[in-house]
Amino acid sequence: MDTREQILASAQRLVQQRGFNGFSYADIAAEVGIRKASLHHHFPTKNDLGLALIEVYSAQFDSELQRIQTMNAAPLAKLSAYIAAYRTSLENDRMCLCGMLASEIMTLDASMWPSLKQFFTLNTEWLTDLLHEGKSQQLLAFDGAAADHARLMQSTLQGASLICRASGDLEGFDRTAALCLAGFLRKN
Amino acid sequence: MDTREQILASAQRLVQQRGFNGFSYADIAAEVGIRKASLHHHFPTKNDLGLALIEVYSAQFDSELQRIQTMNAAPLAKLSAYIAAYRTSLENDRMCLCGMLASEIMTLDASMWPSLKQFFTLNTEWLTDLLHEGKSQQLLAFDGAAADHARLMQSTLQGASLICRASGDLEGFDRTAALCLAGFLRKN
DNA sequence: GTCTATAACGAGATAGAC
DNA sequence: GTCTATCTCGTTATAGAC
Repeated sequence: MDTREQILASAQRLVQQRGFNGFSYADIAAEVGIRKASLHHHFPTKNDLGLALIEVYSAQFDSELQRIQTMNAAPLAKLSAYIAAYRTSLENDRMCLCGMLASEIMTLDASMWPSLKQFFTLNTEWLTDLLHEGKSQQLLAFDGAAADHARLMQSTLQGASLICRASGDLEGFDRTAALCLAGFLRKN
Repeated sequence: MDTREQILASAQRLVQQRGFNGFSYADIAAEVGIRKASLHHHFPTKNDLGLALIEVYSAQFDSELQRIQTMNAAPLAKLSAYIAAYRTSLENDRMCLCGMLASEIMTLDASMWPSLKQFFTLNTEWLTDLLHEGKSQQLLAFDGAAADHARLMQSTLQGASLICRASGDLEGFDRTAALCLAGFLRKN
């Protein structure tokens, strides 16, 4: 892992744990083992770093969505895998990088807004496709538009992450996610 | 409104819009019309201010919950009123103060943690009681524990707020909230 | 690409006059 | 309770040597 990647990995963790306004170049420098000034060679301004973080994180997320999409599994299992991605972050005291940035959006440079918005759009679209597929196969059941349920799922996971951080109740997250999933089971 | 209340009102807005790490005493001083140093007479440290903000906000929220609870309305209408409280914040480019602080929790002094956690506990309990009441009157329908549905509702609203900020899509919030509400209607 | 050194600014906080 | 003045520290960022 070269220096640039080390910087990005360190900064990503810091944003996910503390927020964009909750860390400084000094934190990254200490962790990576170089001087503050050297960071500016890779990312001239903190805003440049922020833009790169969104890009990298979105790519990681896309890759994970791709992996889940191509799993040989039922739609419900794919939804579980999607939920697991959020849970893994929480286990490491992190939350979704874009969820964190969304809370701080009014302090961020406008140049970050489009890619941030795009992250949520892509997530919703991926979920929408999955739900649509599950419904057409009669393996998932829901009333109304798939896109609305996709947004509901995403909102629930982001909010449950937020509340898990404050309450320290990871089991509460699990119960919320499970109930959200259960809504897609056919009632007999 | 005396000076202390003006300071609290200004700081509350700043936290709801920008986060605890996204504003400074200088911002409040400019808005209230006094000097930075004078703020320290009312709140010696920023942490003291943070503690007071959680207390005040929780009291405001409790008062709103009380108001809704004593409304002459069906449980579903009370849930709508609960949702409306979140929506009103969003209309003013704010999100729940405690939701915002929850995202920043790893940067906050531990003295803030208990009252922050308490806010979410109280919300969940209030919702749990309402759902339980609605179910016993057969005006709300759901499977499983009321407490789990209460947490789901709260998570959804917090997360939908987060996503609304990033996407700028208030209608998306409405659709998500409406779908969440619809889950409590009896299927025939 | 990394370093030392430093600039330029803003943060939270304190002392003491009024 | 509010002010001026100041402190100390941390922040992002730059200049220029190696």
